[in-house]
Amino acid sequence: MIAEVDALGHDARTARLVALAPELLEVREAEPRDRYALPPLPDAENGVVMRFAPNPSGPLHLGHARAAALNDAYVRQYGGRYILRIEDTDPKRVDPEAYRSVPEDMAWLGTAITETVYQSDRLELYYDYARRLIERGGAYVCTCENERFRELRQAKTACPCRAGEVEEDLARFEKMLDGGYVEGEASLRVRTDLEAPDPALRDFPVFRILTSTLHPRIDASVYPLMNFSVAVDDHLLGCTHVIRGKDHIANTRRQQFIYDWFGWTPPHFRHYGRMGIEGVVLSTSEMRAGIAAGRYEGWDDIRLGTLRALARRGIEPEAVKRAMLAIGVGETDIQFSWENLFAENRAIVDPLADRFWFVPEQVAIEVSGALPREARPLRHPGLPSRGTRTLAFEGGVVVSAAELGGEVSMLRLKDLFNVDVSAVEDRFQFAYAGDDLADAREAHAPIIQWLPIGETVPCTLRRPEGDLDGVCEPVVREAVGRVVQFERVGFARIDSAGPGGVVAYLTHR
RNA sequence: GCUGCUAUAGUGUAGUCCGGCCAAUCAUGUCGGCCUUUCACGCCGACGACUGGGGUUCGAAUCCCCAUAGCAGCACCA
Repeated sequence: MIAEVDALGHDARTARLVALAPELLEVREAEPRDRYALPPLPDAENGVVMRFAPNPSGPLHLGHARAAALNDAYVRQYGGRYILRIEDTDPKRVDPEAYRSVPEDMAWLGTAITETVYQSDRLELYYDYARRLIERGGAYVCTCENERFRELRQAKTACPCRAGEVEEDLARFEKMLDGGYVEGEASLRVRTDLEAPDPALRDFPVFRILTSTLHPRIDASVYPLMNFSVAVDDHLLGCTHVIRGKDHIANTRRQQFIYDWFGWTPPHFRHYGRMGIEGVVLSTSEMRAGIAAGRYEGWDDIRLGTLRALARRGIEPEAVKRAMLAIGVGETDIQFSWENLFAENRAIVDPLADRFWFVPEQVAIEVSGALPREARPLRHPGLPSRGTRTLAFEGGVVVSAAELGGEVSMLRLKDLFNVDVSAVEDRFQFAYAGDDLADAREAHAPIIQWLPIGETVPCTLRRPEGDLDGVCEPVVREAVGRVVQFERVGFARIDSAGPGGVVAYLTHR
């Protein structure tokens, strides 16, 4: 009997059920899923407090954008506060420039930041909570050699410093603050669980002494490590949910010890998987090295994955956010594909971009048998109200060398007329061949962009794979800063226009 | 090595918690067609995946075990 039912297809089963017992049939709604929807957050009905907490070591890149966009989307969805927290407690990894560039990049991305916090402003606060932690027996000052401590930790053995009295540890911590120890001589450690299966959790450090590198904003020599400052700040700032990469999973477990010592309730954590990006380095230090070595022009070099590089290419911030939301918060490691970002961007930019003609590697050709006339191509074929531009043909045109050669015997100069193509020696000639578009279609003549001789400006189209030189319409000079579409070539952002001509960056096809 | 996490088409993603409506969703990509004075946009169609092996069950992408692969952490970085 069951086997018989199994053998039926879904439709047949439904039909039988309707015939036998229609009241049992429930139709499940098949709502088309929003591609950008994120899974619901627990305990979020009354709003959330979330944060984006970058280390100010350089401009933001696509990896940061994922964290920034995901947290942003949740704050928008549930309402609440969105804190930008600058985590500058390691002076070795602070680039003073980043205090300006990070907020700039966030502004470009368009996130709903409600407040900005600098951890370097909060050192006294961290010292204060360190004292409280020591008073609760949750931390001790350790003066063991690094190497020695590692061995002990591996053997699940307490180091000698661990047995100290609270008063003594309190005094030793003050000694740290007063400069009584040199760099590396002493650190504050949390009492965790020496039996913890993961050695990373055993009595990890939370404060260190650092005098060899000066902090660009403050005068300090004792710094909290991120697990301490992050836990204290997340608690004090009232963070309810934390979305971060899974490289922080071990940190979450470490921070749990701090929450436990203080008796605080931790926020809800969620860790997404690692994201690789085809063809680019996302490491700030590698990018910095490449710029220093002259391999890249700067932080906005289009071969880089920084937000400013994307902006320079003509990628819209909204496209970046959509691409990140489409990826979501999965724990699987992924390979980010430019194709997906480009598709999001194309959808945004296509209705906005005016169409212009760019003729790469132009050759000038005389056209015989044609009278002067004007072509008036539309600025946007889907939106005729945008108007036209005017190109005056007076007997000669430039076209792309790539269009010629081979079997081509007829071409349609777009919005002008047809020409027959002939070659004498290695020189091409065009001869007027009628206005009728149908003729060109019938002959399978390619419809190509062209420009009148003399009515062009030099144009360099910069692409990750190399520059493409040619000429474009003079009016393109008025589009600096905007994304246009060079017909049959691709979308491009007009970067500059000077006496030397136009420089454009290819956005994508 | 130790401690964890993950595994669905080329890429991203839904479904996995609560096994049957999954001959597996959507997007992107590729190919073909239509539209079009762009190789864009739009429309139509095709292609393409449950890591492998056992087990439980009438029935497994979904539950269990093993294997494999990838990733993360084991810093006085974030």
